[in-house]
Amino acid sequence: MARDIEPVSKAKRSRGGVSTRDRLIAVALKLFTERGPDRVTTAQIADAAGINEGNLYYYFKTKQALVLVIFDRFEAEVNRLLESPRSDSADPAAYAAFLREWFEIVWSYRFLYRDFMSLLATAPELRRRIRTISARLRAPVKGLVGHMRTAGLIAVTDEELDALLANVWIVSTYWVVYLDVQEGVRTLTKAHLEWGLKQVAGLFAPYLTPLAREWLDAQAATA
Amino acid sequence: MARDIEPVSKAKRSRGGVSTRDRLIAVALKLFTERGPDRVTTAQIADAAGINEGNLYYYFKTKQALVLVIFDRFEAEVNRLLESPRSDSADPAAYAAFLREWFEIVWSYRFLYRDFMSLLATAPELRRRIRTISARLRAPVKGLVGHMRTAGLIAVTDEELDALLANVWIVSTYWVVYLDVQEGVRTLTKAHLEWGLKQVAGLFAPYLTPLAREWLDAQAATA
DNA sequence: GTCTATAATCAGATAGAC
DNA sequence: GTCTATCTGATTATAGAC
Repeated sequence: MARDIEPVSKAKRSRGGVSTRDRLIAVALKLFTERGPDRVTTAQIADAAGINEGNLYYYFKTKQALVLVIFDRFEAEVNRLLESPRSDSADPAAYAAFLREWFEIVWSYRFLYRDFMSLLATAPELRRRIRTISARLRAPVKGLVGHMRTAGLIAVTDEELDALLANVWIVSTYWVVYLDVQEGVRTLTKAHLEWGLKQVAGLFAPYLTPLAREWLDAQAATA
Repeated sequence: MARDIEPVSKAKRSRGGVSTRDRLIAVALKLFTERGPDRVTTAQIADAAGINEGNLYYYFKTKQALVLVIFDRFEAEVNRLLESPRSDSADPAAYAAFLREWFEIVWSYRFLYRDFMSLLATAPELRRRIRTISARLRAPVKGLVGHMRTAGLIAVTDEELDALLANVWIVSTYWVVYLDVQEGVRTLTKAHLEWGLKQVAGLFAPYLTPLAREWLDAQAATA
């Protein structure tokens, strides 16, 4: 799926066994996350990676190539998640784990979501790729709800489900921005991740049947 | 509340009786909405307004001043809405009108939300102002739910309500982005605005009591 | 692979004539 | 108020030595 198959690095390994290329990617992700790609210069990336700016262009012919490589990694992580057995399990516990992993990926690559519009403006092909990812993610969620419905755990009509899934997408994508803007949270912790998960769970909660609530209470008692 | 009290314009009125200053603001809002402030240059704004770039700087000493004036207008519209009698009515119909007006404001100034992060980076004082607006908007919503609760129209605990209101904020802010990214909607219509309203309504729907549903069905029959 | 230049652009902003 | 001309500074990207 990724365009740039990452070659096995033949680079020298300096600074804790990490190649310059990988260090550049890591540093770029960090800076992009802090300030967004448009507010980070190639000079700053090179500087933070401890190399010269000219050298950066040896690894990435353009600044955008750096963004796209990071997107490739994001895409690869999502694909890994989607191909894991979790993704079509009927077990609510497996689904909870699936959702948590998905949240952690969004969290790691949150700049992609936050700066989405300006990213799409400079790299329109990302639109197709992100839509593909979103569409694929929808399937397991819909599948789980289907399982739950036949098991009598959730009561929701098809029409309600469509609206619900759209809201799930929106909340699970933008809870981070809410915390930033609304609650003034600048650096996020695991507790914030839990908060985000709870917000999404809250979307499903009112549709759960008494049977499901019993099950959840039992789970809570275990944990 | 606004810093720059807009002076009564003493400018010449050309092109349909609109002053150059107002034309600049309108054109800037249009272009910012289309591409985001970072992807629009002062040259392009001046050009679209039919004046010279140097002249633009006669009206706005910096590009950021232009953004801030637009924000002032947004803030003023929200204040007007909050001071209207709709804002603390117990009448569900008044609340529906309130929500619709709010959505139309968000819609008009959507670039402020979409490009929030990069806006905050260049104008950090906006953070305080937007948080103030959001906090003030929360009050009427909370008030209405309180009214509805005592009237037996909605069944929701205080804890559920907090989570619900956070989700309302997220969905009512980012439904536009969902349509853009997920459904490929590039230019929005009134129908899309209705869609957004329905998504927010969907957050409340499962908490409504049978009594409220009756009332809503009656409303739907009227319309 | 890494560096030191430096080219090439381009955007924001100013000065001063009209 | 509006224009022309120009400056300044930043940023992406390249050439070529080491």
